[in-house]
Amino acid sequence: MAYADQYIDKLRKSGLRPTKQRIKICEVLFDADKTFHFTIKELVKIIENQANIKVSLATVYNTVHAFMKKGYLKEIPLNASQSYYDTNVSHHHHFFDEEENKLIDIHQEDVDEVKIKRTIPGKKIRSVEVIAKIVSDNQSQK
Amino acid sequence: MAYADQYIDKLRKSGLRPTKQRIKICEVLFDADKTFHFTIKELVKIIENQANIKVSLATVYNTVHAFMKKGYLKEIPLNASQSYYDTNVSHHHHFFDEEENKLIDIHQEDVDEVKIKRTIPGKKIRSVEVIAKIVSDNQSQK
DNA sequence: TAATACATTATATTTATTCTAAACTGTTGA
DNA sequence: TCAACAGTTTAGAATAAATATAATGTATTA
Ligand SMILES: [Mn+2]
Ligand SMILES: [Mn+2]
Ligand SMILES: [Zn+2]
Ligand SMILES: [Zn+2]
Repeated sequence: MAYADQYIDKLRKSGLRPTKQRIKICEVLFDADKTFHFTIKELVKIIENQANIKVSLATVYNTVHAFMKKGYLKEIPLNASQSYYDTNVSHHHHFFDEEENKLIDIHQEDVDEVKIKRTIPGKKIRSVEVIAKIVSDNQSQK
Repeated sequence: MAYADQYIDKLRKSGLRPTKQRIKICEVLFDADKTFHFTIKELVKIIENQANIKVSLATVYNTVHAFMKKGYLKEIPLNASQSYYDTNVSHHHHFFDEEENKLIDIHQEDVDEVKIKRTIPGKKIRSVEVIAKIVSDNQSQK
């Protein structure tokens, strides 16, 4: 299946018609060699740089939300004033570099399974995420 | 040391003068039998209900931030449009009930130490937090 | 008590996000 | 062929959390 067809497929499955703007969003999100993390503002900037298409904020938000609902994108819980999204939808964890404000993936196999001994009656666990905040290691201070 | 003195102590150590408003904030935050989680809006509501003191939003934000800086409060990373704070500043983890939008503590001893095998050169880990999202367990669906 | 530094407050500002409503587009079927 | 319709895009407005401002009030200390 060609890339464009994959995008059209993802869009259709998300309940969206494949329009010029939405396919451009797909190209940026799903054509990358690697998965990546982004904020909406960053995504808009990438689109503006890569294409001569103008895409409105509203369309970007709507499309990102539709993809999230379908599981093609994940939102990363971070204490920030803006949302971070992830094109890596596999189960994994994160470092958050507090100085660079950057997320770094930690593959699932690099963390022993998180075993929680406590349960809440009537509730089940839907996901477990680890966030390790990192800062510069100034070895000077021993 | 009497409660009020403890509050005055906390305030002074946070670089704040002990004023009527700030002592009231302390009463709500640190006089509870148990630690708890709150949003700024909730905190303001509690103060309004418990006291006939009016405290402005600005004062609440400033005081909460000063306490955070000093380590008397923690901010919980949650994917939400508003910040959640925690009066439990010990190292622990959380359930987040996605239906009730409520945080529940998981004591450190209820989670095996999270061992991360990957390291980032020049960086050191400052904190590791686990967030387990929970939802109703409709046992009907096997 | 007076001078000073700090605090409180109402209000304005900022910023991410969501909403709205008007213009536009692609599809369908008479 | 083209009118009707459903869905789309967009600029701009609305919302809401958080922060900044600046005038007024209060605690501190000499
Ligand atoms: Mn969202
Ligand atoms: Mn903050
Ligand atoms: Zn990731
Ligand atoms: Zn907690």
